[in-house]
Formats: sequence, C-alpha cells, structure tokens
Amino acid sequence: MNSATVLPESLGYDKERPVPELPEVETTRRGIAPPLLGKKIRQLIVRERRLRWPVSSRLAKRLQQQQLLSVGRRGKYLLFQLDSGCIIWHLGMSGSMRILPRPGAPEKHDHVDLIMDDGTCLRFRDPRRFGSIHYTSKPVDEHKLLRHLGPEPLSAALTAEYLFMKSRGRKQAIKHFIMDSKTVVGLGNIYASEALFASGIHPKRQAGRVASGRYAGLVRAIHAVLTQAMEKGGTTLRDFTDSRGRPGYFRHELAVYDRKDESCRVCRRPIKHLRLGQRATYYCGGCQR
DNA sequence: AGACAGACCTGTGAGC
DNA sequence: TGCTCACAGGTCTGTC
Repeated sequence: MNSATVLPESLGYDKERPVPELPEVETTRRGIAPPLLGKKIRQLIVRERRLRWPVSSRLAKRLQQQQLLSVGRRGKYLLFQLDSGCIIWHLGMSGSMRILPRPGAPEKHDHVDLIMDDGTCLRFRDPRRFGSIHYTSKPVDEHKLLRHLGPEPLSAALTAEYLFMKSRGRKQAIKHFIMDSKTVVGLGNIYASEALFASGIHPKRQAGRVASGRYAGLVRAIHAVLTQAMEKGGTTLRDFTDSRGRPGYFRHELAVYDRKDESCRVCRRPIKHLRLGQRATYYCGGCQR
C-alpha cells in the first residue's frame, strides 16, 4: 500500500485483516461517512462485476449526480442513502473500504471506486469477492436482503424475552439460532462462539431448551463481546497510521475461538473444537452446559 | 415450516 | 522449493 495515498481517517486494509464482523462494519461506516457526506456522486467505476452477485450494469448511470445524504447500517449491510434511492453494500468476508483524496492506480482486488464531485474516492477492495452491491429506489427496509432481518444486537429490541419466545419449539443448536440473521443480525461465527462461552451455554444445546434466565445472560454476553470489539475497532482505526499489518488486538481478546487444545482461561480445561453445520465451533466442556 | 447442504472465492498453510 | 489440496469465512438459495 502506498502510504502517500492514505488519509488519517482511511481504513487500512491488508491481507491479515479479520473478517468484517459487525464492529468492523460499524467502524468502517464511521470512518467513511464524514469525507463523503453531502457530496454528489460523479462516477462509479466497476472494474470487476463478479462479486457475490453480478453488479448491475445500470448501476453507474443510476448513481450519477445523486447526493449522498447519509451512511447507515443494517446488520452488516452499509446503506448509502441518496436523493432517490439507496445503495446496499455488503463487505462479505474480505471486503474493506478506504477513502482516497484522489483515485490513484488501483491495486489487485480493488474492484470498485465511488468517486465524488470533489474527487474524493471511496475504494472497495474484496479479494474473495463475497461482497455485494445493490441499489433500490424503494424504502430500503423492504428490500429482499433486509426485510427478514432480526433486531440489531446492540439495540433495545434484542431482549431475553424475545430470544426465549422466538426459540420455543426450536430443535436447532443455539449457535445456529443466534447466527441466523432472522433471529438477530450481525453475529458471525467468531462472536457467536465467544458469546456462548461468556454465557456458559453449550453451542450444541437446542435453542428451544435454553431457559429464559440463560437467555438473559446470553444477551448480556452478546452486548459485552460486541461492545468490547467496537471499542477495540475504534482504537485500531485511530492507530492505523502505519500500513504494516493487523492490529493484533484480535486474537488476544478471544476466549475460545481458534484456541483448540489451549487451556480455558476460567477452568483450565482444554478448549474443544467441533464442526457444527460446516462451521468451526470452539467451546469449553467445563464451563459450557 | 424448519433444518440442512451447497454455492460462491481466494489467501493461507499443511503435507507431500 | 514447488506443487496440491483442504480450509476459513457470511449468507443466500435450493432441497428434503
């Protein structure tokens, strides 16, 4: 990365960045909004259409000259509210955004540039191309990608009562249940494992057989895990002046994820690993029931 | 309807 | 050293 092109508020990206979980998406939102807000879109450059879904060939034309009114977020979707529509932009598993004062030469995997009327460029990089870009001129909540989404994990809508009621009769493993975006948005594989550890719930326990009191603990754990990560994300953002590498906060904060056979920080038993629905799952057999 | 498998993609690291 | 191959991840789609 050419350091001359990096603004202080830019979001550094490199190959070792963790997958964008909710805190990373929110950090991205806060980072990119100020330099873009209120400006008009001069041009959208799509160098690689083959993202998770092909980027519409009509998109560039539809965005032209529209003013950016706000940058919001729903789950892990970033919402760019324009005069007469909204861009729904997902970072996928490897996507990242940064602000450039001028769009210099793109590097590998720099698939999309959104260029504003003053030349400011929002550059999207996504090596694995699991990201996506949609546009809608209808109320954005009604878009098919958003309309079935559950509550935001840090909002007042996520309560123990809600999870308890929603889970009744479900035989699904609790880890699946909380990773389902219809239940609650934004809980990826890593934070799901962490939140279940923090609340002492075994990841394979049937969702319908978790008592309401334990859901209260789970909600607190989800809150704590995401809030902590959000604060770290902010710190990371401010500290991202060198282009060297991963912030380093990431692994150190994790209690179980990717710690197979390492000792539990609470009871010292070895952390266990299993595959739950094709997903790596980590837990402590002593602390989680 | 719920539950689950499959699809998408590439950087990484293990094993040969 | 260089090759192959499994794996990681989010989330929609399709099938049972």
